[in-house]
Amino acid sequence: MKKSTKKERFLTVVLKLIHKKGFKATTMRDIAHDLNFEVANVYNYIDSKQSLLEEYLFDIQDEFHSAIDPILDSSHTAKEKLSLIISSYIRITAQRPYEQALLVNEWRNLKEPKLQEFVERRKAYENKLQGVVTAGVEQGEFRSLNVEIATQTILASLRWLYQRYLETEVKLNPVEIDRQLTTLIFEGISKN
Amino acid sequence: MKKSTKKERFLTVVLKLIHKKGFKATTMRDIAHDLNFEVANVYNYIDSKQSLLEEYLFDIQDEFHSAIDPILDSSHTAKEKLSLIISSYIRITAQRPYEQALLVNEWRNLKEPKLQEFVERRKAYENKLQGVVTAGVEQGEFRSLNVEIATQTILASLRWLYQRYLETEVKLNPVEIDRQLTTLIFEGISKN
DNA sequence: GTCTATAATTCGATAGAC
DNA sequence: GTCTATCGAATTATAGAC
Repeated sequence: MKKSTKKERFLTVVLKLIHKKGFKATTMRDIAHDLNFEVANVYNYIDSKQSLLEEYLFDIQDEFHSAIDPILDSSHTAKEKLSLIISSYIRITAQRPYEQALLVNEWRNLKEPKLQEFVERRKAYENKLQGVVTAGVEQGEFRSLNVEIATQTILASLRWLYQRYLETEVKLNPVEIDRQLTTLIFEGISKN
Repeated sequence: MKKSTKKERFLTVVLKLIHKKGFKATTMRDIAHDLNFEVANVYNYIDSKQSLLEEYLFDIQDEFHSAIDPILDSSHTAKEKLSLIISSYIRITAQRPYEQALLVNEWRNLKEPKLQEFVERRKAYENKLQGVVTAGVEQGEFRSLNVEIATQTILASLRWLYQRYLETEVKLNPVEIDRQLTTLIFEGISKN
């Protein structure tokens, strides 16, 4: 059953606009136009343009943290943990691709002190992932590599995926996407 | 010998500002302030804010095309070609990290018809890379994978690298970065 | 919730003197 | 090339009636 409250419709329109034009280039007039009413009405839904960005940016960021924390606390091996993190990342991206686009592309538009808060929380997430990579190297599950570069590369391999949901018509099986990305990250492109 | 013409100094300041705040959020007044002169003087260097973006965006894009074309025309195996493409990408990124940041982050601010032109040229580059991946799969050098996902993942693994040059103090040996990323893309993170 | 009207500010760009 | 001065447009946000 598809529920679509006014608030949800508002959010959908706004996130689509921001994804297409960017946060700064998306004006209140653009939003009002796509919702077929006047500019003043936009303020029935939000307090300000800035608060809109802050609200949804930190909300989706929280979801990523909520997903990785129980994995870190588990008793799995590093390899198993990394696999679970990848799967959780893909699951969130598939469920909320527009918010993921916001997270990846628009965080620079935050203002202090929210900007610093965001950067610190993102760094914290990266450090959590890097801890798993480091553990895997130390325990001989992963090859002896530069853990910072490896961590950033893993993240980069996941951060582009939202585009697949927003900019292409082709909807691959989520299980298949998971398998492909997991294989690429763990085993690379080479056959042997 | 470090040459620094006025035009070069201008470009450095502008690209730093855009990287920090984003193109839209960087005003002519910001640029003038950081160059220690008045707003009107900015127009001694450029015709408009938009033309500035167009000029440097297409310039760096051209460099990537100029680097990949001779590799495609060569008689190397797909695996060798991919390796050369990765190295060329890293070399350009190391030489022009600010322009690479512009390429990755600010293309959405182009206006039609330049926007469409940019997207088509970027797609052309991606198709060139995808052709190499496809050839490698067909010839059994690469595992049997989804070539579109693989291509996007390879690109994503390279597109984050400019951050390493702009946002961290640590300067890794370029040869070492090349070796790390090449290994990750070809062999992945797993030991076996 | 929706509208009209408008305040207050900021922005890109130009004119014209030196 | 550099300045002062300013224009015209666009933007976020608010006031107040319905």
